[in-house]
Amino acid sequence: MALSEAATRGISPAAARLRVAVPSVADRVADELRSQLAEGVLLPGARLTESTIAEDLGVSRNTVREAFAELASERLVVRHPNRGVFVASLEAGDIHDVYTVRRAIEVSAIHGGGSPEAVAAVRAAVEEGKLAAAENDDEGLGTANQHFHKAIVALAGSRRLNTIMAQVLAEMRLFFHKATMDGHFYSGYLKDNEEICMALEAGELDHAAELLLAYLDRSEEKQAEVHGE
Amino acid sequence: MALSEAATRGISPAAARLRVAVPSVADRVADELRSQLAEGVLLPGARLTESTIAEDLGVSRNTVREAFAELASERLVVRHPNRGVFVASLEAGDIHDVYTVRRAIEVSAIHGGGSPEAVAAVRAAVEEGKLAAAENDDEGLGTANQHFHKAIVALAGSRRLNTIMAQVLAEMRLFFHKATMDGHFYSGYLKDNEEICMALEAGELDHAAELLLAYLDRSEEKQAEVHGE
DNA sequence: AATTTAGCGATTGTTCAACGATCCTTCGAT
DNA sequence: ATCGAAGGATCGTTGAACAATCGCTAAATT
Repeated sequence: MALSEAATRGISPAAARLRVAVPSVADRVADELRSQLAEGVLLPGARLTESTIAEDLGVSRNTVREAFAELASERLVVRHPNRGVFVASLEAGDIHDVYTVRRAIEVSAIHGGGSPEAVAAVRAAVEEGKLAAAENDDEGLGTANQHFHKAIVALAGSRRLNTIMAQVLAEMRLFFHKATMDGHFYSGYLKDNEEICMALEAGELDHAAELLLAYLDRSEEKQAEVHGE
Repeated sequence: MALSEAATRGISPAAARLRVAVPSVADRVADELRSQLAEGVLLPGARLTESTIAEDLGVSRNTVREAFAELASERLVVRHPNRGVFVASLEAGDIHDVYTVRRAIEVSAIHGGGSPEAVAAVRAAVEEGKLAAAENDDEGLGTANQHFHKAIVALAGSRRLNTIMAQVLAEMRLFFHKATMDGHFYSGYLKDNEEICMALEAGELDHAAELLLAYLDRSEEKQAEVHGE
């Protein structure tokens, strides 16, 4: 309907597609902040002052506020009423919490099997990881691992599960930034991913789920070791 | 620290506890809209004009905007850039999507077992449903059913899973408002809930998970029947 | 000297008014 | 009748303003 309207009005289909992609200023501010969070420029606990960011990015304070609301809904940032917003910092309990979510949605997704294309995406993430390992690219290893788990969830073909997973991964990226820098941290996961992927490709879903579950448990333990008390 | 300050200043501890609970104006606006959505005052597809709501609730347009952002992040409302926000309406595919999420987190949660108190909460929801049925309270039956599934997820003891479930339930409450009115719609679920609860109490987690999964599949089918094409 | 009080500065929460941009509709021209 | 151009309405964003609240520091009290 919308497309035909655009067509009859002389607006090219490309423009119509572009139209939906035009991000609002608030969205762009949120994106910028998200980037800075992912890159570790803004560390957990850091304070984000509205006026400062407004000036830095050349936007209104009100717009920054909207961006904050967006980030807060993603748990990347925490609002302390009348005190300001701070970069979120996970506590010991949160680690278990995050992994509980991951166990729920990743295991469920892998049980569903998924389309051949979705399985291929998992395979692609595995190969991406191997390549990064061959080049000693620690950063690349980390993102490849995230792509792997994102692809696992994508097996379910659920928009909602995908966005939930994206948020969880963003949270982890923020919090485990330090750990990501550790070279040997992800290297051990390569074999796990390969095994899980093979089981998945072979249609041995229960086995794949088992492996994945075991991986998640081990990963949680490892993270708790690094950050816990 | 804050408490001692408040105490020494003559502010009652109750007030101090109240302070942390003081919701911002934007939050109250969001709450009000959430209520209207749950009650069916605002039906799916309806348009929400910023200025109108601002006037009606006696707040600034900007504040309404913040409330919209909150509701949009919960998928209760959809933003069409430069056109306004509309009450969300689930399409055929969304029904399956929502149930995919529910299968993932509910089944996972029940597999974990949960603390005795959490199990007791599940039992309480079952009894609440029986009571509502005895009184022919359709509305009560619906909320009891939601309490039941909320309690199931709460077994996992995960804050994040709880909020995810709360959002999913809010979505369903919004969309299935019509269906809720159907008297016989939930009545059939009473026995299911009872069985699931008994299996859970007996520690037969796998069995409980099976029953729950079957229930969800049947429920999805039923909903698709009513709303689908 | 220690603790409470009071005051100060800074930042947030909220409102208001304004403007351009964009959409939908209606009207007019071809 | 179709197409394109004004009109009106609403959104997106800005800027400024003000009260409320917080953290801190200095003064006052015991």
